[in-house]
Amino acid sequence: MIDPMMPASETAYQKIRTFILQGQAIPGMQLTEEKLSEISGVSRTPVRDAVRRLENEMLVVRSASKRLFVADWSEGEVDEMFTLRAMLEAHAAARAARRINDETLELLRNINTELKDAVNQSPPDITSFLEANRRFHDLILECAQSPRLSKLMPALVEQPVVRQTAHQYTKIQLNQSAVDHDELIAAFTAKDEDWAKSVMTSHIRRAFHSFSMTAVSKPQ
Amino acid sequence: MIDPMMPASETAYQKIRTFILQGQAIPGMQLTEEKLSEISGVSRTPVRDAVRRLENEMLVVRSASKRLFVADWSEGEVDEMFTLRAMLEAHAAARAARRINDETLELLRNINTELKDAVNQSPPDITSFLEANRRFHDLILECAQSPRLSKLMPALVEQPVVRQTAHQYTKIQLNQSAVDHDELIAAFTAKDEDWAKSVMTSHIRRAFHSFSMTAVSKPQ
DNA sequence: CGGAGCGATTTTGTATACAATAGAAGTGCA
DNA sequence: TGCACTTCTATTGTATACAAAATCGCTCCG
Repeated sequence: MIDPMMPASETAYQKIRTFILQGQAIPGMQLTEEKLSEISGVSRTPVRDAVRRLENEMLVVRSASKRLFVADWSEGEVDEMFTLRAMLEAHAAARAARRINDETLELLRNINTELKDAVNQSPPDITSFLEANRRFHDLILECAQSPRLSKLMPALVEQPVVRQTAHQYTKIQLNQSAVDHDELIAAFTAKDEDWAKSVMTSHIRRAFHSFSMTAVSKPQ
Repeated sequence: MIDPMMPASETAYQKIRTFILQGQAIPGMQLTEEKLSEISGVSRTPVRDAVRRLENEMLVVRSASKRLFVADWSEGEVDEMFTLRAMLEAHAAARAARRINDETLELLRNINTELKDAVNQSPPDITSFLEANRRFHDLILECAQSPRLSKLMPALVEQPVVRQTAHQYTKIQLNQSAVDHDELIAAFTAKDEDWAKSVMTSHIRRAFHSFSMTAVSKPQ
């Protein structure tokens, strides 16, 4: 699954990212370059490259004195993340509606079938669900053909706390995602930009409220 | 003006950025790390840090084989940049309207006075105009209090071609910016989010069309 | 000619040593 | 005790040497 000849900086990026996303890192905890270099098995130089990328995704933050910490977002900041993501993904959906072709439509349908399969396991297979969901949204982004948008989006997805909350979603909540995706596909098939945009906005905002209802309040 | 004790990576960032923004770099031309290290007078290590930042601002791009080039944006990509910027700055303006205080309002008025002074020189002082404009928008962004938004915006401003086109704007076009800013200040004073959002959207889109009308078509 | 292969050159990637700086922990004095 | 000052330590920043990879240009064969 992982290319053994991957550059060290890429290895570091993926290992550190996984380390944070899977919740092995406590929000607010300090990350030294040396520690990260141990985790990823490469020297500090490629680690620093990886950290720059993670800083841009805001998974790690820097103190005034340049020390590194695992990001810890307030409720308000998670809200803002969803709001921005809704704006930009809706825009991406509108662009994609104009540009989509039959081949891509077919791919979207297949991915959503996989997503439904994951939901219909007992219990639902959350990891596969998240994976299919990511591929669905990535494909739309690619189809939007906007390099700039593609550059911005990574900073708006994959909050650890959001991923973890997904494990507590009910089958009904998970299934609503599949239904949203089906309607998106319908909008794409009709090449209706406004429809696609509206559905995507609703989709993200519904996800946000599912998250808000499910997530436990964090201590101060 | 420049802190002599600035870290080397920051020096490199500023020097390379200026090199590109002032049009000394031809779009599409290759930039080797060694060349950049000569330009900025530091070793390749901090240059690589600086390049990562510039890559995120999309002022430089990487080929498939990791070689660096000065970014060269198609007309469609400049359109998209303005569209995204309009969306995000409008959102920032709405947030700022909710959060603004008298002190910040006063600062905005002062900056806009400086901007008007620059416009009313004969000929207009474009450098001062751009500088005041940047500070005006930066202050709104800061007032929006959204770290994520602040992280995204740098990728959407300061296209070299846009800066250069500004030198050909008429006094009427330049003055319209000052008028827009006055209306933004009025919206902020009223703490009217929707008003602020609309004015900002119009402001950015007007700037886009001024740019489109003025910019000369580039050869293929 | 054309283009396949190969060697030389350019360019990026990585490790490591050392420098600079920030933070922590004492130490001594009022 | 409180708190300035001063080591000492932890951490990031920078330069440099070398490794790996990509590109260029040459030669040779068809």
